[in-house]
Amino acid sequence: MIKNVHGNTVDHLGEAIVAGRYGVGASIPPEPLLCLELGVSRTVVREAVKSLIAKGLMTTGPKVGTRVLPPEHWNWFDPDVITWQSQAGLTPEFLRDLQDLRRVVEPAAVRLTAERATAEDIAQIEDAYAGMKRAVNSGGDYVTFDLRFHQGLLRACGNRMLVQMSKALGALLRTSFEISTRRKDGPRNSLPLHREVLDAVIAHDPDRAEKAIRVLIDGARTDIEEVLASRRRLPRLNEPARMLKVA
Amino acid sequence: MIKNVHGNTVDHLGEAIVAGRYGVGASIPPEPLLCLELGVSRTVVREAVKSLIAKGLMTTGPKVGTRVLPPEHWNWFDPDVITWQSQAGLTPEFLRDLQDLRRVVEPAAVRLTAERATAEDIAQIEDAYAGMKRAVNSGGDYVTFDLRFHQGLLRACGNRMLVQMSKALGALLRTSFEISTRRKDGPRNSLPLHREVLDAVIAHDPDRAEKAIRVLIDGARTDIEEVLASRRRLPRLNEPARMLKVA
DNA sequence: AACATATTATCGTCATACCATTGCGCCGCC
DNA sequence: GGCGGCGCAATGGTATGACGATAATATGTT
Repeated sequence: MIKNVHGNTVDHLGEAIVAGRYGVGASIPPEPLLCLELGVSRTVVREAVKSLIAKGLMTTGPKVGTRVLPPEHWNWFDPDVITWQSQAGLTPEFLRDLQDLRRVVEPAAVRLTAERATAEDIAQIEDAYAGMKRAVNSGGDYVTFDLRFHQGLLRACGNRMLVQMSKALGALLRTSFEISTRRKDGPRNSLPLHREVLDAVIAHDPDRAEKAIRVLIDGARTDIEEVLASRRRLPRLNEPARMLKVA
Repeated sequence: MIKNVHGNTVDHLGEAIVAGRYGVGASIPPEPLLCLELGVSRTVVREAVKSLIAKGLMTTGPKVGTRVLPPEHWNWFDPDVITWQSQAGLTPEFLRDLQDLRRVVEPAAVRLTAERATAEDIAQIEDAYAGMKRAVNSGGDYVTFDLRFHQGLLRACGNRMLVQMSKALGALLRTSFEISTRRKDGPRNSLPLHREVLDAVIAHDPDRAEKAIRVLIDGARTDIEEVLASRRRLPRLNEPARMLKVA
């Protein structure tokens, strides 16, 4: 569980900030206080703060203290930031932002993948697909392979920026996958849709691939909207229910 | 020029890494050596390294040293990383990645903007447009206002993720704008194209806005490809010509 | 009341010491 | 002679204390 003092401190502070526990623009306690609260040395606190500054979460200055920056300054594509936000609670805005992003990025990326995918790329996606199929038939972790399928799809587009996004989208994908998996026969129904995407990529047919992935995305969007509308809790364990207030 | 020891150290190391001066996967000198080379204390070196780790550039471990991670792990949307890459040299791959990204993101974002833009958003973009017009007629910094126009367009889409990308795209936009500005009457010709985009946003017509922005993007793509193909230097001052080798 | 100055809280930097981890090589055993 | 366990040492990780630099705040003077 414990990794190291630095990592834990960064995670602790990062999640607290992203969860808004200090308020935007507010100062966090001075270094000596944090040392006492967290039970670590000043060295650790300072290096943790430097890491958070690097992620755009805060600024510091003599006498002004260490202040939380407003969310528009945060590096939203940083995997840690995404993770902290996921743990702090999947707010409706966050889910909406991620969905917009997915609808924008994934179809376009899949087009590129259909044009450029190499044999190895396709083999990896086939592998993930096989895992999904196996999970449906003989039981297993469907979500993991689903995630691997989509991330393989994005990674194969050969663009470092889009690949980076696949990591950020991981949080959203996992959430929506978990939701749709809870539906009766969800996996069984979505399996052929995935097959269609993969076949289109193999055939190097961008139009067909884009069309197929849109079907998948629309399905996920429906699932998530349903959950938001009904104010139900998402199937995450460590998330306060209050975050799911709908606008 | 000098800001502070920490910032300078981070920039120094960051640019060196992004420029590939250490090689991927290679270890950088141990902390004591770096202290001597850079003339700073171990504290500064360590905090700088922590910042770079936070940006996905490196990993550390006792005995294994501090190693440079392969580029696919870097946080490519981090403004600093983008800046360092721009300073290190706009490689063809980097420009291609940015262009892909722009073609993917900007049309979609403009669609959202056309749907959601508020009066204030539009006022800001109008302001940037006025600056461009003024620059064409009576001289002035066209590029700056062009950049402000496009970033205003992205910021108005109301999606934190896409807004984040507008910052990352800044490097590409500035480059392509500088190139197209060098063309005879480039600004004068592109001005009405910008007007069309803005009008479509004001009319809340996503289809029209997307179509208009595609015209702009295709123009920029042509410009950049021309430059790459002719192996000319880009109009950046601090960039080694050798980086512009075409694949 | 307005401005210049002194104060002081807080981060920034440096130096030193010791702890923790892990890769590597040594040594012994099979 | 090969192989596995064991210890050494290199390197980052953490702790502590001291002093410098900066800027918000208070103070005093005109």
